[in-house]
Amino acid sequence: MLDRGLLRNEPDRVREASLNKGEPCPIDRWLSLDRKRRDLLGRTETLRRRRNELSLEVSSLKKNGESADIQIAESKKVGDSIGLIDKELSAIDRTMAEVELQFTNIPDQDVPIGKNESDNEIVKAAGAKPSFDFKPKPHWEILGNLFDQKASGDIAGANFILLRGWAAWLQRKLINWMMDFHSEAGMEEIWTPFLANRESMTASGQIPKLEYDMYHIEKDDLFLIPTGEVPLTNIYRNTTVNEGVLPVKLVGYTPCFRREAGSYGKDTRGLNRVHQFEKVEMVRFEHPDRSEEALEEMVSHVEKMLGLLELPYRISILSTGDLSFAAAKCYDFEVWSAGQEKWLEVSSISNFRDFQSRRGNIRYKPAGGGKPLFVHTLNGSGLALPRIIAALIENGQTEDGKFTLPSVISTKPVIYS
RNA sequence: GGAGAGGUGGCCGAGUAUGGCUUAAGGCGUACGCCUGCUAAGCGUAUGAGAUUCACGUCUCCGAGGGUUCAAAUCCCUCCCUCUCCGCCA
Repeated sequence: MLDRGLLRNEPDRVREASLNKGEPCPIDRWLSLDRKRRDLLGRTETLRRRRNELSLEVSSLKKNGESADIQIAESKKVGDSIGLIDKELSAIDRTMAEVELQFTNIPDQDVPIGKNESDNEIVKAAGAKPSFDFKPKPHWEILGNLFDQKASGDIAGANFILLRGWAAWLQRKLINWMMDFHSEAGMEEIWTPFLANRESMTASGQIPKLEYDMYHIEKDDLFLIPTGEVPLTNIYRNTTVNEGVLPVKLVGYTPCFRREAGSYGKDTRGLNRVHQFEKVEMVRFEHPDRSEEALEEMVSHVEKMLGLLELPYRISILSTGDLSFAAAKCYDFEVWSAGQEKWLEVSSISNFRDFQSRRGNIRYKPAGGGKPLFVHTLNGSGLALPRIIAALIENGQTEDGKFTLPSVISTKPVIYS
């Protein structure tokens, strides 16, 4: 959600941002609703004031045993007028709230302007791609029966994961290692619900735009979370914290559920794109002055992880056309996957500034006193599991049917055939 | 799922029977000042949020939404959440 002052005073900035992000921009509609609303508000408030005055008069007249019929009659008339205006006003309020949810966040100044992901800019690459004197296999060949698609298909359907044996172990091991890594860096470990209600989804920005891509439980109007960002961010929904507690740094493991409707076809082989994947997610609530450096901090934190996992990676800054609805700036991390010979996205780290905190009403009380202000929210994956597993086993394979894992995970070579 | 008790400002907590000087008491916390050799304590002052207005100000908000009334934190209806007990169940 954007600041009403911004919508009112700088509509051109809002138009430009929407254009660059390729999102609709109902600013003209909003401006006319806003004018109408303020006009009605002025009228109803004058009437309410009058009614309050009359109410006091009635009260004191009655106490003295005098007649208040004249005041009561006027008050009734005033009340009727208020009722009429309020009806119109509440219709406008509802419409405005709906319209306001449609404005995309404004990209930061240093975000490259572009149409889509081909305009993203690579800002860093690190680690050498492994070389092989044989043709490295993709992970689904290496995993063989341990990646049991027959079973997962029977249980749930296409594009669900069922891992067996050491493949299942590896996933559990990685989750633990990641959680420990973040905890040791000072984040609070959180275990959350994996379902969330409509309000939560709206606050973190999944609704209305991505509603169709989520699994929805109609009976209870609950959604399966598409990312741990949802529950972690909503911990502080409708909350005002003291400035002193900032930054709040949280980390949690959750499964992520995505319908991926319409994305069948390319890149869906193996662990690349599935309906349920495991992810460790970091969420951070920051003072507005410090969110930019916090974003860079989170980036270098994730770089450390990938270094320890010995995975070659590159970082790109997303162009406006690829930037998500709620984000102001975002870095993507990709790791090299030797068997598939391509880069796989494993982390996305974003600064949302006050976009989510406005929707979720997440504020802080300034230390020096004064009105509560909106915090800035940031989040990032640390990391998404299936693709990390794919890259680890593809990059570490040897011709004789073994492979090695990075030493932080295991020092024993794994035999896979 | 059944029965009961609750939801009031950042937090705690009066007020609801009998609707009207509640324009929400009081406390904690916080900020500033005074005092004390330091600290603690004490004293004083200030301190909820949102909307709107150039401003003074005005209006709204007592879990959410409706309703009754000249007037609702207070009465009525629906829903949500928390707690206790029972039922069911990992």
